Amino acid sequence: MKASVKDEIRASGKRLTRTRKAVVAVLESAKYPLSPAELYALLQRRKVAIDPVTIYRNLSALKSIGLVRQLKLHQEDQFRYEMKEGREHHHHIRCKSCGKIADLLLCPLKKLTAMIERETRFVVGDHSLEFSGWCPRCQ
Amino acid sequence: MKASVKDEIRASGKRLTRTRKAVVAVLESAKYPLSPAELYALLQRRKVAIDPVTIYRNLSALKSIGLVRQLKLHQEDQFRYEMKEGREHHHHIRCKSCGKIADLLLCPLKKLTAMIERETRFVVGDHSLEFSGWCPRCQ
DNA sequence: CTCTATGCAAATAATTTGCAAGCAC
DNA sequence: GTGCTTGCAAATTATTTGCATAGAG
Repeated sequence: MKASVKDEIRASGKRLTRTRKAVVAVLESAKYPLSPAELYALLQRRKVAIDPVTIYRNLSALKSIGLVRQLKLHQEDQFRYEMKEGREHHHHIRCKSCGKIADLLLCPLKKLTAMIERETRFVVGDHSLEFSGWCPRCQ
Repeated sequence: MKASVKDEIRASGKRLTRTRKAVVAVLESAKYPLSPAELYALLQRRKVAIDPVTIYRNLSALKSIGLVRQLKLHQEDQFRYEMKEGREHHHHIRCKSCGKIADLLLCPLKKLTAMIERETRFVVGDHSLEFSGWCPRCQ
């Protein structure tokens, strides 16, 4: 668990508990955004005793501090979470066959915001962009 | 309810029932994609006796025929449905404050697919793109 | 009359909440 | 010690399934 993360948790007034450290450690080592259920499975594998409810509460706490990003992938019925830590704004693509998730490096939408604001008269705050398809193995 | 829709339902072997016609009628008159719960409320208002379960089953049937599109908006925890009927591929923006949903006219991503396929080696099948922000009234 | 569709009850699945006990600081 | 955290049970919300009956073609 990175020192900067430790500091931010302390600075927020939240506590550095056994379970919270474990949740952060797993998120930090993940290569793609994890669902609460996946987190639970990975924690079990690491022999960390934790209740699923505690995972939800820790994710919610970490999200409220701004350490973690919550996202919902294309047509999935669950949330996923990833550390914000050093990661730029980005999007994902998910394999329809095996579920593999990969990052996209670029976000093509920055230039688009002005156009959408003109078109809809909304003020754009946020966007989600997720692709699905077939990964190299499943093609 | 449009005649073409009626024909497609019949052609699929599904039956034109009282509830199914009502569900289609409400979807056709909707200005934005509806959730099952919203559909239920609108049907109540029209004095249509229907069980929520029947709404789910009709939406699923209509989706399987290809008459209806199922989508999930940015960070929402429920599905929404809209008639495909004559509608081109498009996306939505949703107000963070009042929940208002508006259509976007364009899809900026067609040109992007090739780039993403090169980058990730996935074959892109589908994408979702949803914006959220603040609508004119809520600004 | 046959087979799909519906209503009601009950099952799932993801997530949230209440409360008493545990632990960080 | 004080108050944030946790675990366990139970509630919620969205959605699905089983089954007997109703209704479309």
